[in-house]
Amino acid sequence: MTDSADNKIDYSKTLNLPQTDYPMRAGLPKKEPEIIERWNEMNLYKRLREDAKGREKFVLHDGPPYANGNLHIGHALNKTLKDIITRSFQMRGYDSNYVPGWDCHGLPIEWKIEEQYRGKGKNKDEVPINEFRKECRDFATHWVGVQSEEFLRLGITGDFENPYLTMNFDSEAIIANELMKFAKSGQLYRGSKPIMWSVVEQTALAEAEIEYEMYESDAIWVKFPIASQKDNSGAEKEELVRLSKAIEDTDGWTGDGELSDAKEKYLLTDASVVIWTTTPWTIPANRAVSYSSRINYALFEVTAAEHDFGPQAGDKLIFAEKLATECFEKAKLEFKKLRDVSADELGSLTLSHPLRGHGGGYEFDVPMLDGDHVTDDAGTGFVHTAPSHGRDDFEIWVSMRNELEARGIDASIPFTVDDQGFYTDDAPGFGPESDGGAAQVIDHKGKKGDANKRVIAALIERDNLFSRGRIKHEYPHSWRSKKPIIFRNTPQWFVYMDKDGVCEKGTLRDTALAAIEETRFVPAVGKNRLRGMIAGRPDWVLSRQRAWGVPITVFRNEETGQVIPGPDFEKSDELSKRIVDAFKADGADAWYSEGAKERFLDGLVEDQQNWQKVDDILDVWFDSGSTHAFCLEQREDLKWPADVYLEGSDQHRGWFHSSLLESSGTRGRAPYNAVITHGFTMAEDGRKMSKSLGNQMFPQDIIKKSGADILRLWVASTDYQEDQRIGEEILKTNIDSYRKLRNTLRWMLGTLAHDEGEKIAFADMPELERLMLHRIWELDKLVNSNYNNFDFKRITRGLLDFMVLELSAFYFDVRKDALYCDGPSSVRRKAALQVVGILFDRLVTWMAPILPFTMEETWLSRYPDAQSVHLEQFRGCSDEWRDDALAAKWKKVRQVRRVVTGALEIERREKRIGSSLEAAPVVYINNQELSAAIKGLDMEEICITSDIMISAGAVPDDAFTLDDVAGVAVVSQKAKGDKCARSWRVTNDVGTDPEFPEVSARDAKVLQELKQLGKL
RNA sequence: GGGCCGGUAGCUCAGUUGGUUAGAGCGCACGACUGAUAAUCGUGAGGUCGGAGGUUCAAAUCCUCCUCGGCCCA
Repeated sequence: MTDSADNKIDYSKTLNLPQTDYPMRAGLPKKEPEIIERWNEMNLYKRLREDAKGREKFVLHDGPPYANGNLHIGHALNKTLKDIITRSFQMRGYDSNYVPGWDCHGLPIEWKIEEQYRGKGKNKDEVPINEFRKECRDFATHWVGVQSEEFLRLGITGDFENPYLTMNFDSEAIIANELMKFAKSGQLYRGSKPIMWSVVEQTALAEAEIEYEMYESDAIWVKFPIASQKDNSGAEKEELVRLSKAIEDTDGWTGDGELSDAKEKYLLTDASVVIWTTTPWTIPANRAVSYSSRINYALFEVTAAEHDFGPQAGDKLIFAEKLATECFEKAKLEFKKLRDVSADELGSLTLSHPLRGHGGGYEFDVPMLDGDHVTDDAGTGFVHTAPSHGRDDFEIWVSMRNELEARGIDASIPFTVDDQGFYTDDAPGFGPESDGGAAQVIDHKGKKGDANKRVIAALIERDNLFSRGRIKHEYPHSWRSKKPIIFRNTPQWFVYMDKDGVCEKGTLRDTALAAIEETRFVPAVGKNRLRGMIAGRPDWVLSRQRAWGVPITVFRNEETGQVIPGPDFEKSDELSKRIVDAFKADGADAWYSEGAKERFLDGLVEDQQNWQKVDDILDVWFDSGSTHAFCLEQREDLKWPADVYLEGSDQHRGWFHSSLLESSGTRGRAPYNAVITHGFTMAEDGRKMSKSLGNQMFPQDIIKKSGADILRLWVASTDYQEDQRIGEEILKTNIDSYRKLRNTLRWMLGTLAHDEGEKIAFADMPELERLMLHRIWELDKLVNSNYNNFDFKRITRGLLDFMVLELSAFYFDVRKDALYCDGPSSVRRKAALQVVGILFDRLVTWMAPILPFTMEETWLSRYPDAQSVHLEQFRGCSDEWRDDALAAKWKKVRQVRRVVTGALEIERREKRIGSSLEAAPVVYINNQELSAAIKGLDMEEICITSDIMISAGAVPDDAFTLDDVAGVAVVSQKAKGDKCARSWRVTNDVGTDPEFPEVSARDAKVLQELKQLGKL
């Protein structure tokens, strides 16, 4: 810093201008991996755990993603939210450990392996099951590795070296153990339900394995003769009279009005209800006919028939009014309407099975059921209901079970078709014992068997076929064999929802509902959603006829039906212990090993040959519903229950749901204290992302192009509780916000380069600094309460607005003069440096959970010897800083300032000034409050002008005013004097010090000070 | 088709129990500075609060219907 007499001084060298290597442009795609590398080297995760030892635990339990592909934007959102929570709680004084998990069993992985087999011309069924399972395991392992890397690249912190996997041996052992808890407490039972079954492949199929193709089916209209009508005696009589009168009036009926005539014509007991179906083979399984109380029905009479088979003149039939004409025309019949039939009447009917007597069976009553699934769009308005062969049929049947049994009707569901597509003995006249042996629905090549033909023949024989035809329609096929599938009743394992006395609060449903009431939901509507689902759900089906998963580890006695382990088997604990031990050692494969049954049952039962090992596997929802048991409960570094579960709102039906049921059934409460849900990520236009629309965004691309912190900033800026949008424009907005934020931090770093750590007592600080401390105090409340409420957008918005509006545009702008120009002894400068430092520490730590990479870089730039910002805690605030009166006062000061800057803008437009330092306006204040507010303040400093004159005098006509600031008027004037070569302010005291003739008095003093310190 | 949720400037979000002229940041336009410089400061434009009815002295806010979108289910 030298100057010769000849050379002018380079005054910028005498200023404390910002100095920093911290780059303006982040280069995140390159920088972030370097930061990750550093975290790995220092083993940051382990350091975090050590640091937090002994603190109160906060546990966000991870909902496991499925290990079968790269991450999509939804995963990124989900994990980032979790990470922000984990990190913020860690920095707020908790021991906040995060253990990531993966869902590894299940269908999609099985498919992939089968697909590989097909590629090699191999068949799954030819491969030993444990070999197949090994390949599934390897596949899942691969994707756990890939996803793990992708999560780490997103900046997620957690125990990625020891994650939980549903396929870990210990997990499989505990999942089986949980299942056996249900068995032992009597909550597990063997029931049945219709599932989609491929006769060709001999396997059950899931919804996703089905494709719909055109198929020609046999369609039949079938008469169900009315067997009886509930007698309502007096009422019936009145009704008949009313009806006969009504008919007389409208139809020109000329009967004599005798009641007996009316009875003959209008009673329903000699009529039939007609149904339509495209699966004649399901008629032997018929147990009911469904109607809808929203549809209008009527009684019709055949008046003439074209054929001499089928319905004949005089036959009485009931149809939905809207569909009758179509049906009669189809059967070549002429008809007339006799009268309307009410829904109440239909409900009072009991029908005969159309095959009554065939093969000596079908003697049971067929009830009429009111069902929402019935429409009058097609068919007859009545729906043939075979609970063995249709989902709607099954559901209405099961839901009516109690009413049916009260009516003396057997509510059990028959197994009419076996896995080869043949009828069983449950279909009298068509099973193995019948003439010609068992009829077959579909043969092993996927062709129609003789079932339809034989059923139709039997219906004709009993004169209950109304009509027949063929129909081409969409029918479900297996996506592998492309052959048609059937719905068939199959044994399944269930958990009771409503069995009393097996659960904490009586039934599992009540226990789960009570648990929901004890849980906090964010957002609150989640509670209603989950409650509705639990209240309305049927029994929990646990079994899948699959290979890759944890088996349902029970044995069933084929003679007695007893299931072990079970409530009435005294050696249940020993049996389950053997199973759990074996699984811990060898995984669930042990169940499928050679001699497994003997190994587990040896010495526990006497008649081993009667016990069948159940080979169904558990629904994967049971796996993930058990994560709390094998992860939270097992790990020393976690706790049960979790503080928080966080997933997408679809998981009300999924993980929140299964975890609640599993835990309620085994522990009597939910495994979580709070449930947070996020919405789904849409494309920029608010629609779902899809390949075909070309509006997809991939986290990998965003990270590669802009950096993970940009993606994370997007997460922290949206209202994640609703659906969010992402796209190029939205990302650009976030990139812009990031730049502003980064530059503001950069300026602070540059300024703090001159900080020598001198402290000024709070009481000695200028008002402006005290105002900033007050604002920090307020922000501290905002930040902490919103991290506590999981509302990150308020934090992001609050901090960003603060940095833009109050720091960059005001405080920093005002303080530049003091920070750059004041001398080493200046209290004003030292106080400002101190406050900038306080701001820096808080802002950087507050944002560290959101922008872990950038805040790490920023922190280390200021504190090169520090380990990591993530090992820091949020800084506290002194309550001394709070000063509401000061804040209110400065609100007024800034109002006055706005009028001044507004006036200067006019000057600028008129080219009278450029820099605001060229101005020295006169401010007329005729407003008591505002005048009091600015009293004693350096308004030229605050407005960044060279001088300001305050006047209470008469306001000139051409003075500048703002509508919303009453009593303030500004007249601009150019500053008088000379421009100080150092501070650029225009003053009258430039040249006062002959040694430094180009600078103002203040600056000359500083230069003298520097000179004395040898710094000039 | 049913249940639930949502629609406020180009983008992201505020908007108390209904109560002045619906706000902010970014972006955009224009201007200034050239000591935060691919930065910084200032000014300005920009809204049928998804639409239509209704309740009320008063509606972005309450009610009904419609529409668009989402999740779950059928």
